[in-house]
Amino acid sequence: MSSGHEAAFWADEEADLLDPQTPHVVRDSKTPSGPVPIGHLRGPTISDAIFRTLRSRGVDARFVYTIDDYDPMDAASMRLQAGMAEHMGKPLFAVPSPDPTVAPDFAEYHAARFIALFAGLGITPEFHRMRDLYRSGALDRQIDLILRNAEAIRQIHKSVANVEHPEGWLPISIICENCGRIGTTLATDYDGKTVAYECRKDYVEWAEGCGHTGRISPFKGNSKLLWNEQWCAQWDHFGVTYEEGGKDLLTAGGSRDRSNAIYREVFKREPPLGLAHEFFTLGGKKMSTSKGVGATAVELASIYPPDLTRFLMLRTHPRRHVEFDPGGTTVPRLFDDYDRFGDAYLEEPESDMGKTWRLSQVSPDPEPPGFRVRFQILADWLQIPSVRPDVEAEKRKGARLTAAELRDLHRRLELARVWLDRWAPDEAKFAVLPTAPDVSLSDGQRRYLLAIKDLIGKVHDADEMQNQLYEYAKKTGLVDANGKPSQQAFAAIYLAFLGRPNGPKAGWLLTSLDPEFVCKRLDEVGRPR
RNA sequence: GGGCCAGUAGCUCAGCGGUAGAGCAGGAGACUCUUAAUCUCUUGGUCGUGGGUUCGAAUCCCUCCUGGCUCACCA
Repeated sequence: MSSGHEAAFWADEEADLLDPQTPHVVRDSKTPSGPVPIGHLRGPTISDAIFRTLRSRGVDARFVYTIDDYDPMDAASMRLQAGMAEHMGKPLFAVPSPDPTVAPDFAEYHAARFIALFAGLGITPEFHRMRDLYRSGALDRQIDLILRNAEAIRQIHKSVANVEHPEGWLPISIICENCGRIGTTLATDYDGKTVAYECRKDYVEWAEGCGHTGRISPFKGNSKLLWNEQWCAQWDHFGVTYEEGGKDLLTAGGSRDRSNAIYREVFKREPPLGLAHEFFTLGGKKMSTSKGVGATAVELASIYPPDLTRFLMLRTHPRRHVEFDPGGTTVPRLFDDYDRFGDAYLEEPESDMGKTWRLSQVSPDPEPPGFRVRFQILADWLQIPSVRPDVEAEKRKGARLTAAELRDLHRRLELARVWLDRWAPDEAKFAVLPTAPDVSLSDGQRRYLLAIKDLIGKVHDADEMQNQLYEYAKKTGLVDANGKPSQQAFAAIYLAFLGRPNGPKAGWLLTSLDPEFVCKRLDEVGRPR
């Protein structure tokens, strides 16, 4: 439908790069070494969106996700934890689980958590654990190829990234037969069947080797390819054609450049395409859970509805950074935006906004959005005890809510409660003051407050109360030039109870409170000075 | 030093070759009902700078400035 000169939706642009006649494999991966920071959700969500786009075009596509549980434990934060120091440098699958009742080892513990997290967001790729790939020998052919070309690879590291490895270096880590560490070993001398290795005390800063030397086969799980080479091996094994990534990797002279060069040179294949996505920042700073800046993905995803989380990841073009502050008015604005995109989907599903909305849904083939109540309104409702959101929403819609609409309403209410509690600015909150505030009112306003005492305890319906308040304003003479009730009347009520000149619908407010309390307050504030 | 991103109305951003846009905020008004909602109208910008290409540029090219991220160890 687009002529080719028009700017296309980003997911379409990416999909356009791939030949629809051939099968495609979209890949992503993660090292299971800790909780997922919120920003790290962007990659998988983008990959999923592109995967879905390919699928919806009828392209033969797979979405492969590898769990890098053969990586060495190198997290600096872990070293300080009790009992963890001795495990530094070991492969993650060999590090003890933080909670053995949940998962048998460290890697699986964290993997299980992000797999569940992804599933909740509708991201359900084929998961492959590196331990299975290595141990089964699935990558042995690639390992052999890489080891035979070690010298060429060493040269590529040198020319592309200016990284110089020692002569005789092999791009592989052996699991030390003596101490079980993988991050501390240097391998050399591949003879086609075995390699020599040494577990060095000071090979890396973050772990200490045992000094063992030996000779062993690098196959069937005894070793792990180094990062760049492992990347190539997986591309080759799965036939990966598309892999996006963070800009930390996809930068000139960066990791991906090195892997691309190796893949072309050694594997004689064209590396996958893939865009580089920008990061989430908070106050201009990169989010970092270790520095206490930002939130973990599980935390946010447990609070936000999944489609809102996806929307947050997808509404901004991947190449642009997202300034994300979970506090303040972010949530209501995000939800307003989300609803606008939902409306766009109803009007024109093929618009960029419509597509973004569809890709934000957990289901790849979603129902169109139904009746929704604006988030900000729900936050107000929650602060007025007499309002029953289900009933109020039905009044608004003028019909019963469907099951899906009711579910959506309740998810919004849940988030609104959290928002009011944690993030809402004071302007968004109102609370009935426990004691009469010291506010200055006109004589007319005081008379009005005393007059409406008649209604308290007698009128129980909020709408009727609202009408009566209006009538009493007229009776009391609090009218403007046109004979209509002046704002002064209602302002008096808000000032008396909330200490500010505005608030929720006055009828709601007054019928929500204990009549005795209301009368007392009206007396206190309304009595002549 | 290399790479990437951003700089458009008070705020958040969209627009990415054809007479400057939206939402919110601000102002005025309508609905007998303050606030909110809904609707109508409205204020507000020399589109970071300087060049270039073009009949025409916020939009393409180059320079520079500002802010931010990122790589140059490992993964």
